[in-house]
Amino acid sequence: MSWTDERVELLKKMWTEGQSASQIAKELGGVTRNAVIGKVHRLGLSNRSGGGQAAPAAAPAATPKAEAKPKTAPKAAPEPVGDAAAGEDEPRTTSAAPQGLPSRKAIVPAGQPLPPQPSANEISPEALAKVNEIEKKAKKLSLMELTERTCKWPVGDPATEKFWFCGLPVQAGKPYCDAHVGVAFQPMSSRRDRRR
DNA sequence: CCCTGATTCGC
DNA sequence: GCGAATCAGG
Repeated sequence: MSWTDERVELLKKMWTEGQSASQIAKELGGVTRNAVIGKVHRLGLSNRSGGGQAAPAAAPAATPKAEAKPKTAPKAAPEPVGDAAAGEDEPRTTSAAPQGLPSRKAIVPAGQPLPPQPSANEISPEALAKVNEIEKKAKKLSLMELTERTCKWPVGDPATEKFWFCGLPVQAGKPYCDAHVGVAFQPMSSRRDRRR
């Protein structure tokens, strides 16, 4: 496969959207994530900042083959990164993107619907116990850390900082770990005593 | 271990 | 230009 205009365009689009190289590679097909990354660099859009200038790192006048350890790349651009991270006690003010830094897409659902928390009263006590059990061991992954093989069970209120995903290894195929599969997919059989 | 992007370098 | 191999990190 080669880099046709279309493919490059899709690459650009996805990269700008913040998709990972491997995801882009999957989408495109026929290329590896390395290929994607390589292309991204060649295209000069390694910096995902939308309106940013490409700060060309002035190459120091050094052409020798002096090997040694070129382990460190000088951080040329002093980025005014204003990450709001540390605070656990963020008010519920879901801040919209402040200044011109569109890089982060607010995917985090606002706090209204709060859907998948299954009401605990209709689940087999066993499964529940199991969940409470493993939820202590949960890896508490953030949204971005989820992969195809991490349990995507949400815990807590998305509007809060105390929100995470289980993150334990999933049961083959399923989107959840063993325990959460238990409460997510109840056999209809154990659904009986809903006298109504 | 899973993943990320970054770099290098033979092709 | 391309991308596998490798590196460096989370």
